[in-house]
Amino acid sequence: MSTDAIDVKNTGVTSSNNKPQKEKPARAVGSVGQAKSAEDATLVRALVSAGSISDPDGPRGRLIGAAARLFQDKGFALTTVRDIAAEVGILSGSIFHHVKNKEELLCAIMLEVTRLAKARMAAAVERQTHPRDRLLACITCELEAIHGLAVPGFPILVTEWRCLSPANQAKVLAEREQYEAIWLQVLEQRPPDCGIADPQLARRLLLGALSHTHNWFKPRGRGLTMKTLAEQALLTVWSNSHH
Amino acid sequence: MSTDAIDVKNTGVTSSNNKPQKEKPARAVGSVGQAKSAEDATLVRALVSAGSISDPDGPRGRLIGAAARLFQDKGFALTTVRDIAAEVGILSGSIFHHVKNKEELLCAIMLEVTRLAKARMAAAVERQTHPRDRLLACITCELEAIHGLAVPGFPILVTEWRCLSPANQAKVLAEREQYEAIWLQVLEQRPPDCGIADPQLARRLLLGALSHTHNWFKPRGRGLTMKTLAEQALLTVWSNSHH
DNA sequence: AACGGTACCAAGCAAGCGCTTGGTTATCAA
DNA sequence: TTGATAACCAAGCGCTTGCTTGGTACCGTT
Repeated sequence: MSTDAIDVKNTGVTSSNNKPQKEKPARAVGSVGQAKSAEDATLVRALVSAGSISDPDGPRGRLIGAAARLFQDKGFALTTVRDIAAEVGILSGSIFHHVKNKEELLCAIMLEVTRLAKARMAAAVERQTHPRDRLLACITCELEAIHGLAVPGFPILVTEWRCLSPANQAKVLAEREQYEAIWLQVLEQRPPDCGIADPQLARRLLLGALSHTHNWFKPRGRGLTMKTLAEQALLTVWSNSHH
Repeated sequence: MSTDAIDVKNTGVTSSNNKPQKEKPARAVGSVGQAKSAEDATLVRALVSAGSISDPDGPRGRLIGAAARLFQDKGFALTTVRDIAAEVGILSGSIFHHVKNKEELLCAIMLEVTRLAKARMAAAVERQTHPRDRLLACITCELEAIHGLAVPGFPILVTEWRCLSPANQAKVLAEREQYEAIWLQVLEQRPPDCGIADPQLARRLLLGALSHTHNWFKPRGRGLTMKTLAEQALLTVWSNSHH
């Protein structure tokens, strides 16, 4: 064991105090349903009272939110239940008062994240009327989710997928299918001869390109903006020959 | 503790004998430089004698190949050194005769995988003369690597990236940059007005779309072939208005 | 005042983890 | 024949992990 200050495992968290010590809780804020705009806030409230996601201010909501943040930063396997407990401000054993085990916690996060993302995208689509604007809205919606502007924990759906047992994968998949149905419906309304014809294939290639932006696009940077990124991504499945 | 036969952690490996037992080696075959065609075989041989990758039939090459397979299937964190040792056919402690620690093993895999992929793509590009054929060759090359037809362990580069320490990330990145330079060079030779103008942005979106195919495309399926998938992916950054 | 439920603490167990140590065997050049 | 080196075994150490157990404080109802 080295006593270096650098973080050997690249968790992004360099402890300033790693001497042996008892568990100590910290403070905690935020959750999956942490809204950035007024519209999102009302959307979250509706989902909470519908029972689709847990209250961000309740104990379970805080737990899920903290775990989501850590899973996104360090990954499921490299995040310990003690890490999560410290982020919430409780002791590690208390976690299992709210969830059966660590994997069920991941499953709960994925379910709630999917539900919120789905509701947000449905709302964004209905705000537009023209097919092209609808597709652009979907892309923007997805980019906002990926880059933490609206749906905290969204990238977990891709990166930590295989950490779920097949049974839990099936549960999340059932929820996810409705999400992708929205995409498909929007892509089907493209005019003919605008690149990739098959809507299903177009959806898969486009979603792949978008989710990969998580690895390189910095929304804070002043070079490429999210708006122009969305427009360029649109060109991928909608050639510009038609207006 | 459950005694079920199902694999709770979804490792894909359900042991038929999980009673407490001493470590027992198994048999082992293959490595990173496991070629599928005659051309690939000579390419691997050249890289081996150049010292760029280790001999697939040597002890170190077998270790790297076995670890690459397991890291790809179960992920770095969920693969134990005992798993790797069993796959090679040695005991767990013997691993550290060849590498300093587990992370250095991952780093070695990524370096060798990158070098092989780079050499393969450079060869594929030089086999073509027209810009469009060159880009299609790159796409095909990437797809073959992703789906295990040419460069075993290739998807690890994406999925296990953050398991590396910053120092090791820098090492792999240095090798990776030459790989992406090939892409950029090919994309710069596109005619104007064929969709996304910026070659760098086109490369990022295209590579994202391709790497995501790992999650859904089944090259064995008799629906979509890899050839038509490559052609459709090409449309993403090369609109069909020009021949 | 008694009660039941929620939310949590305090302590620790059993198992599994990466890795070390000291020794054994096979190979091959001098 | 000797000796250096590579490849591996056998055993286990020290630590971390997910999770359990038994108990306590607080809350709103009745």
